[in-house]
Amino acid sequence: MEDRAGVGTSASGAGAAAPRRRRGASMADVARLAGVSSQTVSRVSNGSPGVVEETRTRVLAAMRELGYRPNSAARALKHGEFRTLGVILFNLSTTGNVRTLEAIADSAAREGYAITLMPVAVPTQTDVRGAFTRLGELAVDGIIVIMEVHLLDASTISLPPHVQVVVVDSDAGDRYTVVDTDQRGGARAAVEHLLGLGHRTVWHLAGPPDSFAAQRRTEAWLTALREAGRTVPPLLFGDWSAESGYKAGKLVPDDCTAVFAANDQMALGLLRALHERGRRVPQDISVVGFDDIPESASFIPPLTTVHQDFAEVGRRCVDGVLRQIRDQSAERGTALVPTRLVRRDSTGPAPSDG
Amino acid sequence: MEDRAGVGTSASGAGAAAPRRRRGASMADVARLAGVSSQTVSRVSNGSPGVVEETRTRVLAAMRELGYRPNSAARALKHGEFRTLGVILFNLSTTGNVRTLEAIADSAAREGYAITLMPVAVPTQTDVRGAFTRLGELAVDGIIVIMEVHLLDASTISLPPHVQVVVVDSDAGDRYTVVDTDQRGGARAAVEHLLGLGHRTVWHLAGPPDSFAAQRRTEAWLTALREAGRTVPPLLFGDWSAESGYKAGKLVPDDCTAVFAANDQMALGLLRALHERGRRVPQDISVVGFDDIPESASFIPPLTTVHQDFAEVGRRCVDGVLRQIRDQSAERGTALVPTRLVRRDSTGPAPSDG
DNA sequence: GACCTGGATGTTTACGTAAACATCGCGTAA
DNA sequence: TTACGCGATGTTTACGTAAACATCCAGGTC
Repeated sequence: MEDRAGVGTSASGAGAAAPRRRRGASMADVARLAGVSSQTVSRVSNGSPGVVEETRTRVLAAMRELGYRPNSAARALKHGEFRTLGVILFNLSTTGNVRTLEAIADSAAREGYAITLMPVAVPTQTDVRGAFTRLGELAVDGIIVIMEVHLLDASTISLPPHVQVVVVDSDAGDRYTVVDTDQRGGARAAVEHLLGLGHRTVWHLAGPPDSFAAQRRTEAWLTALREAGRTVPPLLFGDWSAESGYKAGKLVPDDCTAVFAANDQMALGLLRALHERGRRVPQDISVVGFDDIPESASFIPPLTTVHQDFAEVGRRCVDGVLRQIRDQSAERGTALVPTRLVRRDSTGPAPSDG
Repeated sequence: MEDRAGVGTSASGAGAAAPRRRRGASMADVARLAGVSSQTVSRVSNGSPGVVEETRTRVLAAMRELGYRPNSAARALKHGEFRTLGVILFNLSTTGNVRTLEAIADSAAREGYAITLMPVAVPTQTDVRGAFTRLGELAVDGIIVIMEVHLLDASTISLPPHVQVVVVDSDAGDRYTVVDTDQRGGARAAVEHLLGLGHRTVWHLAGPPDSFAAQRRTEAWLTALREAGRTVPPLLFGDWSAESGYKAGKLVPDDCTAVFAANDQMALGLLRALHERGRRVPQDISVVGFDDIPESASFIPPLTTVHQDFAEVGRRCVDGVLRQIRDQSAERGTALVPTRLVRRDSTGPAPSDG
């Protein structure tokens, strides 16, 4: 023991003094110490059969002594796969992205895959392309794209070949596998819930127009109103932030009795604005959010909102991309994850006219 | 063009029909197409000098035609480094972890490093060790540990050798490089702010006892009160969630005029409980939070809180671990990132007696 | 006792890249 | 004219692993 420094340095020739970047022990080092061939070490390392118990023990001991750990680069080079998935996203500032990422990481870990993050700070098309290029050079077998904005334009982004892709929250179902939340169903449920409570119509505090999720929630709101034959009030816009919801809340007219906000954060700001204006929720005006973030149950009042199953979205992403990797086939189409309305205290019957 | 399928299949011998796992084009393939040696391709790929313009153009064209992208496994094997950092964390459900991770990812990307996630679902010691073992086998040059709980016990966790480690939010400064927020300073500022407004004493809604951040905030609160010679009210405990803050809010006695909550989510729940009990904030009672999450500016009322600079924490983590990698030296000690009090509307002068 | 069987182990080779070294050819100085 | 220098390019080799193949030996069969 203790000759660790000399391990692997027995190369013939001079100039061995130069401390070339210290690497960990290799199979050859372990093999030498255990008095076996490196192939046997490999067999032990991978749990292959055909190694007698005594040899195995000796090899394991040698491994421990040298602090051996397999070199995954060599392994990947040999196998031609990395057992790693890349996740490209714009930021971690929205709840949905984070929760989805968390679920993806968990699912991937369960399948023995690691997750490599590839954040794109500013979502310009140049940057997106750059991210893909870098991801292509990285050690990934597949890519999951979590996009808030629909920049997945085939004409500007060239996906690396031989890499499978799954996309979250996009309209690219004709070109990629897309996993998405049932935005329309959720938005429709929110509107119908409010109409069912007797409200004449429902205002909508929309997310940024370049967000696909926001677009679809808005569309569904519009459709639901039209199908019910209600008048369509003007749109309010926010940028997902609570602050933008607060500003929008100042613009809500007095005769509005119901608002559907495109996410919970904006609903939070909306609630504050209404509170400051002395409009009671839900007695004077009802509010519905979207996402069901944990905090929404503690808003004043607790928020009625549309629950998104981010965990399921993440699971399906991993399942999808792994299936594609195994089959070497690029599936297409969109899988929808259902939502459900969570009724709390921010919605109530329409105030009687008067 | 279009003979992509045959690329690299010109091996001598039979049985070539079996579609062995299709790999991307290699340097050899590009070299063949461009009529140069693979070494020249390597030079072009890495931008090394000594390639005449015409050759370079031809090689680039061949690369494009074959969709060549460098195999990072081979590259890593050759270099002995992966240009990747591993991040081990328990979950992505707390704001701090997420924001820190985001900053880490950005800083790392700027340095040309990728981030590999290693989530540990349940923070038992066994799992933590498992995570480290797996990370050791992964392709990482360094590890950043984002810990909410102090499980970094040297006796149970064996860090892989030859891998540098930086730890966030822990007391392991004697064994690792630790980057941390100035919890004590922030908590002290919160308490002193409230005392300065004339409050007799300050109650504390603490985080879970096994969280180091929570412990230190509690200690600093205690110290600040004692130094000011105030009576120390009993501790209230939460689990960081808004819901737990709400429950704690029901226990706050009527003669309490100031509460320091260990994070903003709990403060949110606290605000709701106080609101339901008819206690006005800040006229009857003041509340201070910790973290300064974006939403806290939209609470009712907007929350006075302690701002944490997660971005700076992330930056310092990456800087620290990269420096260690370059110097091959394990630094020790703790670097503190300052906090600052953000005054909003949830704090005000103590109500006059009687 | 020669021969086969099969399990345990060793040897060879290839994965894709890039450093180190070798070669080639052209221009220039003696 | 010859030799030398140098820039452009080619050849060899090693990185650590594991599949494929080779070898060896004990035990059983006829």
